[in-house]
Amino acid sequence: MGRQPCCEKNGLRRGPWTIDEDHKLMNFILNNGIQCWRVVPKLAGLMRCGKSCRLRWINYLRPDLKRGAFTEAEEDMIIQLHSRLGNRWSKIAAQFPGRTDNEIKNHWNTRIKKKMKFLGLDHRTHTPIEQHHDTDTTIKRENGESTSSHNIFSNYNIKDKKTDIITDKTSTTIEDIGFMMMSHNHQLESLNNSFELELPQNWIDSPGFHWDVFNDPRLGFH
DNA sequence: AACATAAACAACCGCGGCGAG
DNA sequence: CCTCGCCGCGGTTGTTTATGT
Repeated sequence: MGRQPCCEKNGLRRGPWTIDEDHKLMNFILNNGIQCWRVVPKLAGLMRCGKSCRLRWINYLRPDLKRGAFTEAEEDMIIQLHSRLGNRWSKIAAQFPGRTDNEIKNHWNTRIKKKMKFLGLDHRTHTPIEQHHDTDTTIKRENGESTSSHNIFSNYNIKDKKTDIITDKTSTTIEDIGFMMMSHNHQLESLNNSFELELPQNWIDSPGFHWDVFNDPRLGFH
């Protein structure tokens, strides 16, 4: 005999919540608080299981939720926390008042993972996907122009369809984007001389790096 | 304009932790 | 100590919206 289901499935609604259901749940919780999720739907007059009510409240109805896009500072912090905590989304979310674990998890899966891949970083280990020891990862930029024989992305896995945009020689070049990422904000002057980079992680850690370089439409992110 | 595909977001499912009996 | 059942978490799937062809 297996374990009994957490709730009676027969007759319960599933799928997207209606406005009426949201109102019922929100009114009930605001008036009565949360004691036991199992009884919430019954007392609130909802044909949902307690689990579904809890999720709806936590991820959508809570009045203290902070809606809207993640800032670059938040993304940066998510990455740092993830490198220490792994996929413990609830722990990570605890550091972001008004954000939910589901929201952070979704953002990680849909956006940050791609950015890390783009940078050649393994999203699980936060380390470069491949180690390289040749000199191609060293960039020397002199007189404000990049050298034409190699580019900074040549050693990383750029197979995503979106990168077709940046490899199109008629538009933005990979070198342009690499330079753009590096030079964002206050770095232009120093780059006019020469610099060296070994790994993409260095870009993230560098003080001049900002995630909003990805907002540039030429990168294909949006 | 219509269709296909990708991206973003919302919700569900199953499992493990943990407290109560 | 064992069993039961609720809660919370993380993985996954489903749905909607945006974008490309």
